[in-house]
Amino acid sequence: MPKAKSFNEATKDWRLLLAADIVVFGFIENKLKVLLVRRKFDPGVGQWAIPGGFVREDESLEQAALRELHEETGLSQSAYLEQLYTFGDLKRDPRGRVISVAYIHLVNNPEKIKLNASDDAAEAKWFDINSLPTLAFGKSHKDILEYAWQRLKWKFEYSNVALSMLPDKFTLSDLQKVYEAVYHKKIDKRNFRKKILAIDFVIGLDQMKQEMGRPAQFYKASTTKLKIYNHVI
Amino acid sequence: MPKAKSFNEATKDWRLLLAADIVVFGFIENKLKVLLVRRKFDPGVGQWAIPGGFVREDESLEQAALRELHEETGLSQSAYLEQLYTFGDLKRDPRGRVISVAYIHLVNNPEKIKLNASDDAAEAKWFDINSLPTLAFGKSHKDILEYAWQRLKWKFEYSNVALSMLPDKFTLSDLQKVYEAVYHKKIDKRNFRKKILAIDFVIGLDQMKQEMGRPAQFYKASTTKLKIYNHVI
DNA sequence: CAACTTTGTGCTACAATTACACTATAAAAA
DNA sequence: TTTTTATAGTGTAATTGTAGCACAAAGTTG
Repeated sequence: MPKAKSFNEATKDWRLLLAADIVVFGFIENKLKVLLVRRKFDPGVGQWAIPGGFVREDESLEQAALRELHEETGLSQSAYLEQLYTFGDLKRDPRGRVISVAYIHLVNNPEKIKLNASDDAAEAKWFDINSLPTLAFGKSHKDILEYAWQRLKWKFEYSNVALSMLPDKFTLSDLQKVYEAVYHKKIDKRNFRKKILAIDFVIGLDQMKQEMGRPAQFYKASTTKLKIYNHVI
Repeated sequence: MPKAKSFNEATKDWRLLLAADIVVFGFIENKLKVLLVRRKFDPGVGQWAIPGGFVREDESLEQAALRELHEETGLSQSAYLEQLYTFGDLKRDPRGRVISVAYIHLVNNPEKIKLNASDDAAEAKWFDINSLPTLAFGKSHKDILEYAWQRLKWKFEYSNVALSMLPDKFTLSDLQKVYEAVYHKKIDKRNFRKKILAIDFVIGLDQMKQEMGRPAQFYKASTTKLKIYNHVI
């Protein structure tokens, strides 16, 4: 919190830039994917990077994160947004000191998103979390992705964020596939269903999903659509 | 991450201030205590608040957190430091937009710390986490403390940070009391000891602690002094 | 109608967690 | 020196949670 002495020091007007980075996860083709943009400008022009941009004067950090996402994906509403970590080391950007607040963003309809080449990004593309390209900004963007994924795994254990990566109606197999994609390992079907149905998590519907094989029952999120832990907890 | 267009917007030179807040926890008289300072300046002059201050140009966020702690407690080394959350809402401070990065700090020898009335703080004092005074900055500092405590509870479950709140030599009863203080509930002695001794957590010493009652065996942290999860995880 | 695809279901073994009460060893008090 | 007080230290049984495993049911496709 501000105090008089250090306030004076803080107002020495050294260049301080505030950015928001957004790690966007989507569940596509039964895989966990992350959205990256190809940078149009230096530093790191031409390389893939985590989308993001500078925070404006009149918007909160969250608003900035959502606006950037919208500019790059056309997506205008968030299924889930959570602050990940703040990176504030010196020398992270040649143009001045950048404080970047990273967010995790989950989308529930990634297939429908139009990936716009925006003003800032030449191209946006989904990448399988297990086969990422070389990233801009040295090791730091890679680390952020690893960390975001780790956080996601943890969240899946003790919350129902998984539902934020699915449409409103889904089958238990769909849900299981999301878990398998995030954990990156197979889960036993019977144990999974037992566990999910034991807790208040989903509600069975009277509709059936008819594709190949035996029809599957549709489910929806339990009344409390999302037990959101706004912070990390 | 910075980009050309938004870079220009970001350089419009609106006033941006970067602060570090530090939630300092100590284990004193078998209770979980938090260190607060009485503010010397506005805003919130005369009220209790979480210690902190502005980040300087030439220091990292962590360095700023440690420096502020040192200025207010005389403590010069950290037993444990972890980033908690970044608060960046508008209108948090009347003097401009303040981005404050909150840290959790654990100290292992709180009784020995000299609480200095620093330039910024008129007074520093330990408060029982369960009987906090009215805090400056409305509800936000209270929320930060609640959140920090919650985070601490989680960390206690899957790491050995508890050892950061004890001196190098301690008894199992000491350790149990730390857990009880943080969880704010009684723990069964036999189950606790069984669990602690089952995992690689502490190493028994040949010394005994002699106070009242039967002497107790001393323990020290297991070789890997601290399995530090630098980030949240 | 045969082959294929996916859903849906129970039981058993093992591990982890919880509940619970008494003896041991010292210092302090009588 | 005996008794009281204070704290350390120890085991077992019941319950709950987790992990492993295989086949029948219900539809579509060729």
